[in-house]
Amino acid sequence: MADARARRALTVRDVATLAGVSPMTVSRTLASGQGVRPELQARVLAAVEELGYRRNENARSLRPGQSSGLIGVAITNLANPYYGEFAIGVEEEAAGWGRRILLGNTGEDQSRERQLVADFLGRRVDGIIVVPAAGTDTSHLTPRSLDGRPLVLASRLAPGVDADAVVLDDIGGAERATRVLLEEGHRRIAYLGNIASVITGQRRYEGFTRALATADIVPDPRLVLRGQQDVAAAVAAMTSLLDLPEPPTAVFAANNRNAIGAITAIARHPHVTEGTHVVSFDTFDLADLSPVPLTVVDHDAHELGRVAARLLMERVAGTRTEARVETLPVRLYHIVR
Amino acid sequence: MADARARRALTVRDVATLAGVSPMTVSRTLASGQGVRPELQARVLAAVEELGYRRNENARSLRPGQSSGLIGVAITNLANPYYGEFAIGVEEEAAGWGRRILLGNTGEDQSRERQLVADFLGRRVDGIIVVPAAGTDTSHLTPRSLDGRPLVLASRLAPGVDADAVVLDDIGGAERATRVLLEEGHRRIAYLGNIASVITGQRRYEGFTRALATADIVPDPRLVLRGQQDVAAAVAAMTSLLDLPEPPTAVFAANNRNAIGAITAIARHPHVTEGTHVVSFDTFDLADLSPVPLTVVDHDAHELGRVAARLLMERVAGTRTEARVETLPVRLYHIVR
DNA sequence: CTGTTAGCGCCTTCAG
DNA sequence: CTGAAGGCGCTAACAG
Repeated sequence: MADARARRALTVRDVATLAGVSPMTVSRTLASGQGVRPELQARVLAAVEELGYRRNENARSLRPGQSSGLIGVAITNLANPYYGEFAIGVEEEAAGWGRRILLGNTGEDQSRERQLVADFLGRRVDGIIVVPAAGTDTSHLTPRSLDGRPLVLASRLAPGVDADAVVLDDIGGAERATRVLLEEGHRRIAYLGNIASVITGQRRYEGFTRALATADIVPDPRLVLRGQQDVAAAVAAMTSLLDLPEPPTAVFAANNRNAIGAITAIARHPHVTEGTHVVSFDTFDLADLSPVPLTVVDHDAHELGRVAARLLMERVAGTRTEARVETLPVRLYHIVR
Repeated sequence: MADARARRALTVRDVATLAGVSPMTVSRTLASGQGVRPELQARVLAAVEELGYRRNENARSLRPGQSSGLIGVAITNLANPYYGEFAIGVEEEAAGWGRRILLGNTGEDQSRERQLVADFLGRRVDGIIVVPAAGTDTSHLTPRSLDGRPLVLASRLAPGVDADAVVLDDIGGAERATRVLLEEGHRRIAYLGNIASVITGQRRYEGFTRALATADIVPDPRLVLRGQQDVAAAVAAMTSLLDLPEPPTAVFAANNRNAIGAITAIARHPHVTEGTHVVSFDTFDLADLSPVPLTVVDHDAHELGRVAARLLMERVAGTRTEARVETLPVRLYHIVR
């Protein structure tokens, strides 16, 4: 009845008074009930119910040895459904371990990532999961700057950081997909990727060149365009390729933004055959309806998130010392209209 | 040099000892520096630097009157890029107010939402932003169960909850888009939506029927299919409509999942003209390349997030008493191949 | 089985 | 300008 807005936050003491017991009995009842007479437990729980009491987790975690129950997660771009799915995976797995997620979006900006990680540490998170932003300054990811708190890298590795990680089979997936193009007889194959300093991109590019090497092809630098971060940039990049005197007959897109841009550019382009074959690393909505032949390198972002959280929790709980890198498989599928 | 992993967490006391001052001088220096001799400040900051000390935010927020600096955000489906964008908006705006995001995904499950909110309160968040899950039990969103903490509803309203909110112009947008179909002469217009209990869906359906009413049309119940939560379900629903003796000539899809499903079904269906016009509330990747005439009701999810966070922060800071509902505009655009 | 004491890290209050 | 005392909410350790 009283205005909830006005009342001071409730404490164990309030509950204890109402139940006619000591604060410790309240604490014990709420913790497990171990060693408290059932009758008293009932009184305590009734008082909790009546007052609407809720334990203060922040105060709780202040005690030494207590965990904050929080995990910090820094993601480069939540607007990418792939990372949204990833975040859900992390959250679900973490919830299973009684942990809650503190989330930050870095927007591919290392200084923002550094700031987020610092903040996470200030809140005494139990561990941190990072999809590292592009860049080479990883000093904020060393054990020293992390106060020794566990770190798991996800989706990408970070240069000079020796931590647990979960990544995709970028090299193998890119190589297999590129080989599909080669088997279809393509020789002029373009590459569209994002910022070159993103390790995932480097790995996918490596797979791409490896496959070409088996056919004794050296990538034509004029057909390799990197740095497209969004669909609009990818459309522009692909259009410029199609306008070349000798346009490519196939494209390897290192992520779904670039694939969508490539497909859009091809569909719009008047002078070129619509047969240009596209490979997309990452799937996307409506891939099924691609107007051009499409090979998708698909993977399970949800599982990526779950594994990242699991690695972190095992590290928190366990005694593993050496860093462990898990590689998740990818799956190719083809859409030919 | 010492193994960071092993060392006990640092405290103001450690810094004070190294700097040769009292803990209070450290605290004051870190708070603002007000009333501390510059020379001592320098010593303190040097010690902080040397030790790598970081203030414990949890302990800090324990003091009465101190804010936790946390905002709880519960979203129905992070894998929808629309909500990912929303989350980024919330996070950016919140960061501007010095707040961090505690994120949870409800998966459209009210009990999970209830649990999340309870947990947020246990962590003494400064406020809560909720995209309410479908359902009618909103008892966990009353001021009483929220301990009087501010709440902002986003994207959807919740039945019986009198709180600040930011929503789209669902009714107006749906009405305008439907009118486009009518003006093109369509009379048999289908409706594809998600769970009927989601208020956003109700509002969009209301706009749909309002427009039909102006043309003296009563929706044909056989053409109204609700409850499709994912693309696969929407494909099935649309396919069943196309198989009717008199299939619809246009479809209003109340969200992008249903629109993608509808387009996919139409494109695959052998017996029907590809001219079936689709309206999609929400945009999606590759909308540009729709193989069927498409009208998109677009909106700014990022801004939705920012406004939600702003309403919340204003409520935390301010003295507003009556609930405020902000309505964001939508924008129509047409794709005709 | 239950209660008392003490202290986690920080900062408000008051004394020097 | 600086420091000492005390308490925020909770619970481990010990006493009864």
